[in-house]
Order: sequence, then structure tokens, then C-alpha cells
Amino acid sequence: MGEKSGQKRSYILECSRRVFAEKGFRNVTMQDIVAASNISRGGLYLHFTRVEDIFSAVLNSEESRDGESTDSLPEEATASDILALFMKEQKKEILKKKNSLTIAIYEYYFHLNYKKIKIPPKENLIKQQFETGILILENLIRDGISAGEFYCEDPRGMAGNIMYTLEGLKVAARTLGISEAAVDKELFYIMQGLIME
Amino acid sequence: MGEKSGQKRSYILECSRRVFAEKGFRNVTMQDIVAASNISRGGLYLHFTRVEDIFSAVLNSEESRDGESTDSLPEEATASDILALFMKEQKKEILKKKNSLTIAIYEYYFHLNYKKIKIPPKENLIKQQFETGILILENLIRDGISAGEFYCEDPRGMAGNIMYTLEGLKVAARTLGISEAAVDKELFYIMQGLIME
Amino acid sequence: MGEKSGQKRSYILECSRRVFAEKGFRNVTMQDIVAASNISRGGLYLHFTRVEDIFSAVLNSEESRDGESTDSLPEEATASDILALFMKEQKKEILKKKNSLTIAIYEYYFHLNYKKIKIPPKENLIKQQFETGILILENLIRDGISAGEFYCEDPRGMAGNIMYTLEGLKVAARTLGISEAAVDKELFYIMQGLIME
Amino acid sequence: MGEKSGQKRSYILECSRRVFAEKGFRNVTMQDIVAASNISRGGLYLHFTRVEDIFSAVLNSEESRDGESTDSLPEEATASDILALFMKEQKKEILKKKNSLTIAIYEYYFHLNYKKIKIPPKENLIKQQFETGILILENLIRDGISAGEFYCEDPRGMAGNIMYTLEGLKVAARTLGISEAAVDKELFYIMQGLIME
DNA sequence: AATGAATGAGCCTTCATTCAT
DNA sequence: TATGAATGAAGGCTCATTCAT
Repeated sequence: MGEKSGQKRSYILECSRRVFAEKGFRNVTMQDIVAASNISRGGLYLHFTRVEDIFSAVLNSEESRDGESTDSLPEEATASDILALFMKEQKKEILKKKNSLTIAIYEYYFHLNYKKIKIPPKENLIKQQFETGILILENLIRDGISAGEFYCEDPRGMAGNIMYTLEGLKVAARTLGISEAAVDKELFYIMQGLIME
Repeated sequence: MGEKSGQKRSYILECSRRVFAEKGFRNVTMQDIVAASNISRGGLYLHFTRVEDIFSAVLNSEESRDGESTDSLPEEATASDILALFMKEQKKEILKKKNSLTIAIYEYYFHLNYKKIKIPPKENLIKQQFETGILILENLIRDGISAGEFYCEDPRGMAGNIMYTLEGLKVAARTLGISEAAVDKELFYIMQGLIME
Repeated sequence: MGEKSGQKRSYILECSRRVFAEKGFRNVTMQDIVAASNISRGGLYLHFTRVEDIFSAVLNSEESRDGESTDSLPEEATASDILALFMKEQKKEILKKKNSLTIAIYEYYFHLNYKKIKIPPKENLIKQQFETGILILENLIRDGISAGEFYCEDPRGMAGNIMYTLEGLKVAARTLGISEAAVDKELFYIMQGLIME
Repeated sequence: MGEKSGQKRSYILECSRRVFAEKGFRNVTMQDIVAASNISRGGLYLHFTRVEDIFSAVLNSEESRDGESTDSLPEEATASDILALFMKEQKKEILKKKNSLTIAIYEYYFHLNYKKIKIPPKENLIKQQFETGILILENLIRDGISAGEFYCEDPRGMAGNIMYTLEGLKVAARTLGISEAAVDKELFYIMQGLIME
């Protein structure tokens, strides 16, 4: 029973995710979600009353989906290997058009911004992801330094810088437009800055 | 006549700018602009038929406003001085809440994105600004290198990297939220990377 | 212009009045009023945003309509004549089914009651009408006493008593149902209490 | 089984009564009753299919509750004593805000009125109560007259007049609003009219 | 009998857009 | 040109009522 209800909820989120990926956040209406999930207007309201709640729930259900396509690495992978893989994933994310929530996420946060809604940090998964990203990179850089692969005087600073640069690329790709070559160039520049000559 | 019409148009843009700065792009309706400019509904439609046209026109009229608050520099300013000033302006821009079009611009581009509207590069002032920013930085870096103030192996790459990082900071400030101290840290990191020890 | 707008407003109120008379207050939707006045949904909202506002406006526009059907009296009418006429009018009002706002008024006040909305006494026309009714009756009774037609020790008390009795008859007619004969009996009883034997 | 079912029915009515007392008749939805009785939606529908049916059943179950708070009278009570007590009860009823079905009853009858539903007199308990009230008062007045306490030429007429006045006070208290002092004045006026000077 | 998820009709409200003046 | 009243489509929300379990 609780089971069934949970299933439906998941089903709605699954359908909604597609809608958000396709139309962003601000363009999505309750009706869009009704249409996408083939349920009744009232039926949807049984589970969610606002688009923003649905989006928030979608974000919270993303965790599990996240590692989806990561190529697995061999045991003896070097820091450079891992960094290269990370950059490859980031590139994919930056350029991904289909099935990406990126714009929707930005729009969602702008929306919260204007509605003056604050998400408690503990529930703010995007922020957590960002900060986790910094930590992972920092550790990776330190590992690379220890292994004599990387050179970096301020691993923490470098990690932050990389994450903000990636954020900049992500948003620029959705606004100014950015070619694959340009992304490659930027990512290459970052890696160059780390690798010992 | 053309004169009069032009005046009214400018007046509308001036009023609209305030509205966009306050409410972003997506939250603004024709009615908001009518209300802000004390103009008649029909009157507005004589000049513009869509909110996006108005926003586009606001962007195109921004050029003149841009250098507004730049502190002037002495003749003999060093590259470091200029870079420091640039960073100070960027910091202001990143953290500015009032009277900033930043969110509106992102929303506008997302909107174009979903409407599949492409702006010809020549008319895309924001993109041009971004690219101009890269050029200016590149030149500045080269000047600094020549003067023995900076060290950098790839001025062009560095300039791009800085611009994307700033973009990342700007969008993060409007989504994840970012403290002044964190901005300082990031900007300091960038400068550190340039200045010779 | 202000003229035109006022005309439309009056027109809406006129149509609404019919609707309220037919369906009461609680059963009336904005759509009913739209339908009754052959204007557009949005057009109605230009003038009124809630059914209760429309009803309130209808009440406030009733004043002028009020004396509509009063039979005129000869100059030399006695207090008894006037009282008889008053009672005749009251009887009509009590039994009137078509075109009466009585139930709507009760429903409206109940509605305000539950919404905890208080009408400032000065704007509460129904209350004023009631109190005016008491004053008029009191004066009439005093006149009748002076003329030796009536006998009454407490004209003010009698006037209040009559008004509440009439109110009771009015509401009973819409709830319990009441025959014309029963109304006659009650009104006759009141008059008997005044007229000297 | 019939027993069990009856219990549940009574339980629903008990809960519903509270809801009607609090929200009137028109504001009550099936959902309100479901919520108030911790019963399932479907479960409620097994017993009642409309709010009006529930309200009707509540009214019919009120009989037993009615005499609830009547102060008991000594054996040798005079007609005046009884009348005074009656008036005291009426005053309480007129002014009672909490736990009163008064408005709900009016709304219910208005509702029937508009739905053109007629209750057969035999089942119309409110009407019967009203008529019983008249009879009781009439007898009381006659008793008072016999005992030399009251003076009244038309006990039947007086009884009806009193009941309608009380009805008027009751409805006025819920619409125009009425102070305790004003109620006292009216009730006093009625008693004055009976008691021999 | 009992449950409560699901349905869909009905109402409310806001806007972009038009058009007579 | 300018005005602003009017239109109607689009979206939001709530409830009575049904129905599979």
C-alpha cells in the first residue's frame, strides 16, 4: 500500500524528469506533468501540489541515477587517469543537450531566489554535490602530487577553481553557446596546469 | 517625430530595465512594464510586441551604461593595478543583488534556448562582451609578462580560464549562494596564479 | 469614459442582481455572472474580483431601487393608514419569492460571519435600514398616539419588537415556510396591539 | 450487525455535528466530515451520500440532546418563573456562538429552498419545534392568566408573536450583530407586555 | 463492509493580444 | 499615434464520486 503509493510517486518523478529535461523548470506546468504521466489532474495533486515540489523531489531522487554512465577504472589507475576520466564526464555533462536537467536546475534556483525561499543546506543536494566535487578533486590532486604526477601549491584552491570553471562552462554552454572544441581547450588548459612538465 | 518616438522607446527601456533587474526575465509580464512606465497597454504594443523584444532592446542599450562606475586609473598604472581593479569590478558584479540584470540575462538565454531562437553572433552583445573580456585579459596578461610582473605560459588560455571561472562564480552566487569571503578567495587564487613569486 | 465604465459596472450589477435573486449568494459563481451579463471572463474581472464584492455593490446600489412600488398616500393619511400601508409592503416583502434578495442577503452575512469579515457600520446598509425602520415606526407610533389613534406605553420598545417580528417572519418564510394567512394573522396581531379599542 | 452499523452512524453524526456547528452547512464538504471522523472516504459513503443527508440526520438526532442544560424548576414554580426561565434559555440560544447549529440550519433550509426540496411536515423537526414552542407558550400564558399573573387578550396570537420575535432576534444576531443588552431589552419588552401592572 | 487512490468536472485567476475610439 | 476596455486561452486548485482491492 505504502508500497504502491511510493511506486506511483516514483513513476510521476520519472515522467516529470523527462519533462524538466525537455522544457526546463519555468516552462513546466502541472498540466504538462499530468499529460506526461497519463494520470488525472486530481491524481497528481494527491502526490504533489506544486511544480517546484515535484522538481525538488526529482532532484532528490537523482542521487541514485548519478553514477549511471561512469566508465569503470582499472584498479591500478593513476591520478592522471582518474582526472582524465573526470574531465571526460564533465565534458559530457557540459555539452549534453538531451536529458539534461542543467537549465532546469538553474531556473529552479532562480525561482527560489525570487520567491525568497531558502533551502536548508542539508537538503540542498546541488550545493552538496558542488562541495563534494571540490573535496574529491582536492584529494585527487593530493594523490597526484604524492605520486609525483601533479604539481600544485594549493590543492584546495585549485580544486575550487576547477569547479567554478566547470560551472562557468556549463552555464556558458546553455547561454552563449560553446563548441566542443572550445570545451576541450578549456579542459585541456586545466589539466595542463596540473601535470608536471 | 522619429525623434519623439525614439525618446519614448528609450523611456520604456529605462523603466523596463528596472523591472528586469528586480524581477528577472521570466517573471516579467507586459503588464509589469505597462505599470512601470505609466504608459498605455496599446501604447506599449506600438513599440514592442513581446517581453523578449524589450529585454533584447534593453541589452542592446546597456553598452553605454556599462563603464558606469569604473574607478579611473592613473596614467602609469601597472598591469597588476589594472588586474586588481578588474577583479574588484568583477567581485562587485558577482555579488551585486540590486539593479543587476544577471539573472534576467540567464533566464533570457534559457528562454531563447527553449524557443530555439538563435541570435546571430553579431547581435549577441553578451557573447561579444564575453569574448572581448577574454581579449582584454589576454592583452593585460601579455603586458604584465612584458613588464616582468606576471608569469604565464599561455596568456590566451589563462584569459579564457579566468572568464569562465568568473562566469561560474556569477551563476553560483545566484544559485548556490556564495559568501563574499569565498569570492575573495577565488579571485585571490586567480591573481596568485599570475603574479611572479 | 469614466461614464462608459460606470455604465458597464451598473449593467453588471443589474444582471448580477437577477442572478442573486434567483440563486441566492452562495450558489452564485463568477461564471454565473459572466453568463448572465454576456461579457467575457476577463471582462468581469476588470470590474470585480470576487462574488462578494459584486454582491456588496448590488446592495449599495439597491437604495435607489427601494421605494419602487410604494403606493402613494393621500396628503391627509392617518397614522393608521400609513401603518396599514407599511404592513402591506412588509407582507409583500415577506412572501415575495421572485426577484427577492432576502435569502442572498442572509447568506451573504453568514458568509462574512464565517470569513470573520466585519463591515464598518457606516457601510452596512442593511443594518442601517433596520435601524431606520425602527425610527420610522417609532415616529409613526408617536404620531398615532398624539392623534388618539394608537395606544402604546413604550413606542420605542414597540417599534423594535415589530421590526424583529417582521425579521422573524421573513426568515421563517424562507425556512419553515409560512402561508399568506399566517402572515396576515401575525401582522394583524401587531396592529391590534396598537389600535385603541 | 445492525447494531454495529448504527453505532458507526451515530459516531459519524456526532463528529459531523461539531463540524456543522463550527463551519455552518454550506462550508462543509464530505472531506471535512471524513477528516473529522477519522473514517475512510468510501466508508462514509456507505452511510451517507450527501452532506445534506448527514445534516438532516444530525437534526433528527438532536431531539435527545435538546433539553441539555435546562435548569430544573421547583414544583410550585409560577408561570412567571417558567416564562423567565424560558426567556433565559432563549437568550442563551440567541447569543450562543460556539457549538450552535443556528446558522447551519438556516443555510440548510436555504439550500433546500434553492434545490426545491420540500420536507414533509412530519419530518420537519425544526418546523415542529417551532410550532410546539407556540403551543407551550400559549399554554403557559393561559396558566399565567388563570393564576392572575398575566394579562393577555389573545394568548395564541401572543405566543406566535413571541416566537417570531425570537426568530428575528436569532437571525439578526447572526447577520446584523446584536448586543447582549439589546437582546435583554427585547426580551424584557416581551415580558412587560404580559405581566399585569 | 471498508478502504483510499483515482477521476474529471467545475471554479478561480491572470495575461497576451486585439480593437474601437 | 495613443488609449484602455474587452477577449479568451491557459493554468491552478478542489471536491464529489467511483471503484478495484
